[in-house]
Amino acid sequence: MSATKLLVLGVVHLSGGAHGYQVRYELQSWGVESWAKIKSGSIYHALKKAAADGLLTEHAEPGNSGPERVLYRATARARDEIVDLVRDGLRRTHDPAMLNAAIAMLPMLTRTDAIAHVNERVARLEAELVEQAKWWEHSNGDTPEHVRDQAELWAGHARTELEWAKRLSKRLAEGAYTMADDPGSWRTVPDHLKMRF
Amino acid sequence: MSATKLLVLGVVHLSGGAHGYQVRYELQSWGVESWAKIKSGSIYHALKKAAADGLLTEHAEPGNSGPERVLYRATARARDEIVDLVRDGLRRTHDPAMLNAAIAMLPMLTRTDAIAHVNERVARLEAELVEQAKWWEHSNGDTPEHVRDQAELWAGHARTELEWAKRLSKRLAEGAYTMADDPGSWRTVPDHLKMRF
DNA sequence: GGCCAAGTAGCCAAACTTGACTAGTGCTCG
DNA sequence: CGAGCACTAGTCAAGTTTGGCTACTTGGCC
Repeated sequence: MSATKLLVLGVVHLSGGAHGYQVRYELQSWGVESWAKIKSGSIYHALKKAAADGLLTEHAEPGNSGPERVLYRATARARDEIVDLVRDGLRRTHDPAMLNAAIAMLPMLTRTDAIAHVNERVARLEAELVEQAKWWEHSNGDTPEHVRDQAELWAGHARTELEWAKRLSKRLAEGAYTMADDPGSWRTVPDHLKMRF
Repeated sequence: MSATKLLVLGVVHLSGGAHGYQVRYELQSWGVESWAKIKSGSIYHALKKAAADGLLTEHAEPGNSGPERVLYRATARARDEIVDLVRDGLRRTHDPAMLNAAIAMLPMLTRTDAIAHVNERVARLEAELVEQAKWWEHSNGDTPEHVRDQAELWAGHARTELEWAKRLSKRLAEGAYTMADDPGSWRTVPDHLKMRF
């Protein structure tokens, strides 16, 4: 699951340097558990992995009180990686965790880039619905009932997502969110991402 | 992911004995890749695990031509486990793969049992929607935009699922599907589950 | 008849996730 | 005051998943 990676990198980047517990705490405050299942162990793992891959740098912090901690900072490559992952998450249907993570990190993209990728998602969803409708029609009577039910459910989800994505695209076009190329963007960390440490 | 477990046990049970490749092939023919990501390695692992747990028995089959294979057969405990997993999958919201697997194995339950559990799902979804609406209302203006968007999407999904579950419940009540307590149930394997080996 | 492609069957090391565990700090309440 | 509880910070072994790999058979085609 690269949603973990995206979220971890994102938090470190947005907070301008963080240690494991901080990432964990921040993600918790975003209510991540409700749409992705990321346990603390995975966060520490993801941090070490990202550091080994050169996306983060490790800085030992002698514990002024308590055990020593490791502070992670995002490198320039991390930024690129995050942007790639967000684009990927927007594009990919069939992966809610990744989509949610991408939404959380949406302001890492420029406005036009974001709109383009959301629109690509819209196009994909529409194509998939057409595909499925075709299958539905030609599907002969011997398709097992449960398969038809699953298809129905899936189509329903696809339709709600489609509408939602369209709305998101429109809102972006109307100037919602503060994107990477907007004045007062991520470089000045928004309030709700300010760390309380 | 216990969806893997359910699917593997289910195929072995329904087919009345199968080896790894057979399970893999059958799942593929159900179009499982589209709603769950189960790679072949996981199937072999799940089979071995289930055998070690006493849910399946292993029977070495000397390869009459080709390498020897291991035939797995479901024990009585497997049947109970499957029923439990299906119930669980119906109950649990927030786990599409598990729900889909449960739908695929729905006829393992008796009709009343199935209806009861689908109805429980309905109740849970309704409760979650109420919960969320409450949060939505009281959510002060400083909630980050992306969180509101995510919530909107989530609510949309919950609503389609709710309607779908209600329809499923009604259909079950009207006699759809051939359930475990119906004449001509799983003991006589339905055509679409017949193995072609 | 020789060779290549596709299908059959499964293994395994590496990567990742999980959840339980350690260990220190600090508050609070009888 | 000190027992107990919650919080901070992280490690680790065990479990699971991944996806690439082996190896054998079959069938077709030149």
